[in-house]
Order: sequence, then C-alpha cells, then structure tokens
Amino acid sequence: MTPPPSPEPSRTELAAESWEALFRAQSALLRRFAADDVWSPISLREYDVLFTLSRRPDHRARLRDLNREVLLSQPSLSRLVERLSDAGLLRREADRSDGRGTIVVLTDAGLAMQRSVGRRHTTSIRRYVGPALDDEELRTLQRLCDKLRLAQESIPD
Amino acid sequence: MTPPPSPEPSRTELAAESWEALFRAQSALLRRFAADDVWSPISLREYDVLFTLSRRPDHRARLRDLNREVLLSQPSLSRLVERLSDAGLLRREADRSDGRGTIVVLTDAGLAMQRSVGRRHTTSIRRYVGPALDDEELRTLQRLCDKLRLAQESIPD
DNA sequence: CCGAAGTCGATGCGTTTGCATGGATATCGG
DNA sequence: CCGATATCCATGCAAACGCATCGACTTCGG
Repeated sequence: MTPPPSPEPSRTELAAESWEALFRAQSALLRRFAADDVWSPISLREYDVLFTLSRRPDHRARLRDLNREVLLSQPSLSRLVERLSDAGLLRREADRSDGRGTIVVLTDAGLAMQRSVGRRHTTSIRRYVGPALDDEELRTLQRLCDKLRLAQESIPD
Repeated sequence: MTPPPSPEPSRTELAAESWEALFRAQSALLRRFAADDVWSPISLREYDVLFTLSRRPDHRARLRDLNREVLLSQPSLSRLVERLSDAGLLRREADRSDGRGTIVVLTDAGLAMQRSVGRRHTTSIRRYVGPALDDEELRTLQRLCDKLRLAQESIPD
C-alpha cells in the first residue's frame, strides 16, 4: 500500500530532496563563480586539475588517480592535461613502476597559476558562501558533504 | 599580521573548505549517477530541463526563466531546447505578453520521459545518498543547501 | 613460463558547449 | 512621441566533451 500523503517525507523523498538541494546550491554557486571572471587564462575544470595536484605530495599524481577525483571522462582529462602541458603549467613523466602509467607534475608556473587563480577564487567564495551561513553551519555542511562523499567508497557499483 | 597557524580555521578557510566539500560531494555523486545508465535516451542536462519544467505550473516556463535555474549558457539552452523540441518532448510557444519571449511547454511524451527517467534516477539517489546519512542529517543537509542557494538572491554581483 | 584477460592512456569522430554577435521587441528618458 | 538603451532568443564558429577504439603494458591462471 502506498502510504497516505503526509507531512513526513519518506526516506526516499528525503534523499531525493537533499540531493536536489545539493545540486541546485552547487549550480547556483558555480554560476556565481563563473560570472566573476576569476579564471583568467584557464577554465574552471583546468583549475580543478591544478588545484588537485597542488594538494598532492610533490605536486604529482598518476593520470588515473587524478581521473578519480575530477568529474571528466578519461579522454577529456587526457586532452586537458595535454593542453596544460603545452601551456607549461604541468609536465608528464613516465611511471617507472608501471609502463602503462603517466604521471603529471605541476611545474613552478603551474603552481603559481593555481595560487593566483586560487586567491581570486577564494575571494569569490568568501563573498558568496560567507554571508549565507554562520561558522557552525559551515562546519556542519562540510562535515555532511565529506561524509556523503566518503560513504561512496563503501557503496558498491 | 597573519594569525599564527591554529586548529581554528579562519572564516575564509571555513567557507573555502565547505565549498570544496560541497563541490567534491556533488562530483562524486554525479559520477555515480552517470555510471548507472539511467539516462537512456537523454542526457543529464536534458533531464534537468525536463525535471525543472515538470515542477512548474502547467509544465511551462519562459526560456529566460529556465535559464536561471539550469547551469547552461543561454545559447546552449537554446539549442538543447531545440533538440528536445525536435524529439517531441517539449514544444515552443510565443509569449503573447512579450514578443521577444519564447515559452517552452512539456509535452505528454516529455512528461512521460521525465517520469520514467526520474524513477530510475530516484533509485540511484536512494542507493548512493540513502546509506550515507541518516534522516536528520539529510534534513540538515537539505536545509543548509537551500539556505546557501537562496542567500544568493540577496548577494549582489 | 606463456597465453588470455584486464588496465592505462591516446586518438578518431560526431556532438555539445561557450563566446561573440545579430535581429527583433520592449523599456526608458526627454 | 521618438530615439537610445536594454532584454530576449537564435546562429556562426571554434573549442571542449564523451564514446568507441586502439596499442602498449601488466596481471592472472594454468
């Protein structure tokens, strides 16, 4: 039997509504960030790759591992890396322990670019995220999003 | 003076970390949703348009208003609507009160498509979001994301 | 060992995207 | 009322994307 309509949403509805809220909030903010032209010579996705690399030890990662963190198909990432490499922002190296692998490493110019864009991006974040939520709410949001993301590792395909 | 490193992140760091967590969580989930091939004949962005229309009174909206909700440039939305129109999932109408405007209306086929894909998508959501957070956490996440999104309306460009 | 199956990254190709622009209508200011 | 400005949507075009596929290498099973 379908439960009667009630003010208490079912668990499925709750999950769907939460996802929708998350999705819309992200969209709204991305639109704001895109409007501030803070991305001077690179795109948001390219910045995402530089940023991800900047947080890795030695600023390097296997292409394959990078692909797990970035929302981009493998061929698209391959070409994006090619572009950034041509621009001198990173370089490719062979993986000595696995002949199939390619390792990408941030160059000094790439790190400088990440920091430069990152600073401006942070200004945008402070501007659009800061006034919306107080400290405790920010911490809670961060905690829940991290939990949601990390839970994916233990949910099979 | 730069404050000394401390376990208490500054407000700017707090905002940046929250945004990053939100962004990564959304990326991780989108990847999951894309992997479940639930999007049979349409793309996620096309579904987003059908979904948005399905929640409007009379299943209709001005192109311009649609563009505010969907993360897509105006020309891209224009062509996306053209594709969906060609596929018979929606139709365009002239706006009688504004000669510049175009109104898009979901057709029966479009609504059926939205519901069909939506059902499968909901299954994915339950699967990937459901186990990660409990009811209260879901409600909190939804509340904070809504607050974050709605706050944008009162933050100037 | 060796052959089969799997993984990794690059490339061909058609589709979709964003930017710049244009034409049409609406709104604003005098 | 009219010219100037702004808004709305469409279109040309180059860049970027995803899918399918390929060659190279690794891993697995006998």
